Amino acid sequence: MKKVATRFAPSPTGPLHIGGVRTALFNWLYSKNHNGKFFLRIEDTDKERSKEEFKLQILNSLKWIGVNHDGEEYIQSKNIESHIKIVNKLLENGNAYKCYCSSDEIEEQKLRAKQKKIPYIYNRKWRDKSETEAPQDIKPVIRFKSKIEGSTKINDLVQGDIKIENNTIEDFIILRRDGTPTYNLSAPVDDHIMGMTHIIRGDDHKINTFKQIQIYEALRWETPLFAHIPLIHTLEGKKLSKRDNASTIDDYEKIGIMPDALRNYLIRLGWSYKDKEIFSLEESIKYFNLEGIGKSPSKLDMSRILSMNEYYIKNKSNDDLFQSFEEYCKNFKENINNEKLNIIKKSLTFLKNKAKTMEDIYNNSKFIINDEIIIEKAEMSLLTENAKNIIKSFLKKVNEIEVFNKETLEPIINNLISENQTNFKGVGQPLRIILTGSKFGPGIYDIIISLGKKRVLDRLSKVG
RNA sequence: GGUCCCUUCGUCUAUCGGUUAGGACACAUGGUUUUCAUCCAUGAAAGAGGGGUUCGAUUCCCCUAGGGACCGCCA
Repeated sequence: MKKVATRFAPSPTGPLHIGGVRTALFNWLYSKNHNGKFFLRIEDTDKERSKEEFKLQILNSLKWIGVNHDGEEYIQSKNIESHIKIVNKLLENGNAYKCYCSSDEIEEQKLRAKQKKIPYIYNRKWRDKSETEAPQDIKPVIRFKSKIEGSTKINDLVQGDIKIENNTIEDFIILRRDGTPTYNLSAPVDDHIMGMTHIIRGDDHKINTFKQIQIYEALRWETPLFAHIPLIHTLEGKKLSKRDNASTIDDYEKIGIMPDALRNYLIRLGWSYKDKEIFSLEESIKYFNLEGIGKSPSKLDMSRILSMNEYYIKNKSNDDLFQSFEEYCKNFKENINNEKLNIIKKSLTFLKNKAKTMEDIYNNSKFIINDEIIIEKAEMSLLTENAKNIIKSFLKKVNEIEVFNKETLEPIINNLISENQTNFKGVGQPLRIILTGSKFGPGIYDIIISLGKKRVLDRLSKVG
């Protein structure tokens, strides 16, 4: 049996969204599962709209989530000449023909079909006409001579058998008036040249498949196997488009979603393996298969992404997490000096406790990062005279100890509680507000210990 | 309008004719906790509708409804 080879073939006409990333991931996983190869092909034949920045964005997105392709990326535009050769061959063999219809003529037919509410299909006017009848002033396009009789069935690895009447497939254009090949010609040609065994792509390509397999057959090439996966929908139930916000990798990266978490989320979106929810990278490769892919489209669920990310944050080692955090702050927040980074590193266990994203950890760390603590009105009003007095006694007592840890701090706080006939909140809340500016946050001992004596004294003494 | 596809809790899904229809996220309640969280426990929550086939259908078939994709000299 042939070694499995898959590919992901995005066009750089817009940023790659999360649905495309999932398609790439499925292709990659499938090839890895079969010990095969995975390739990347940039379909940049639309010169008008293809942009280098989009290509870079695509490359970065795939790299970020760990979908690495074998070999160099294949640039489709570099291969146009060989595509044209194939078109000529098709022409010579009688599988294609020149169509001299003007654009206006075609447009008019489409319009008329629309008015009559009948489906438009090219009328095959030039299919059997002889060249001698060709008008001199019109450059022809080349159309593929599509089958008219009978029906075609494909055995889709995800969708099962799909049958279609051949006469619903029109004589599609394979070479434009400007002499460049179209997608439905270039894609199968490249897939053949690249030796693809499995084409795994969005099910928006389903109908194209019936065009493309005719190309394979005309050329007597072996057809690859097809698997059309359902598209990801927005919460509104529509196809994810390039214009939907919060749908590119960059958007997730910006709020501090981690690659592993998104990979895990994406693999379980429209695919399942029993009841298993968490898949390590190795497990993803080990268990991924086409049978587990559902046939219905699934919706993107942000709360699920968040909770998956939370899981990965909690289950990563502190060292790894810290490394990711440092990187994240550098790229999306600010450069934090080493002294503060060290404090954060030591405090990660409690800083990550209530975090769903890297951004949450950053926000939780603000009392360490910021030198000036800003106390809002609402919190300020909780600092009563009584509370301030408690703080003053705390300041005095804490000034006398050198080592800050739970053993040294606990007696002080307990004393204050009984001296002032209050509860823990009576002492803890003002302390927390002054030290962090917030009513909420990590445990008060954690805060004090992580800040250290100097910072604690500084902040507390500022409160009159 | 034509062609093709889809339909289990709000969401992602399990079930490959016989289950009290299971899990996860989200949600609600309770408990632990020095606040918020975490954590733990509990709860509410689903087979679109109608016909068949069958001793028995969520599962197989048909119809209806709803949803989606495609219908470019874009990919």
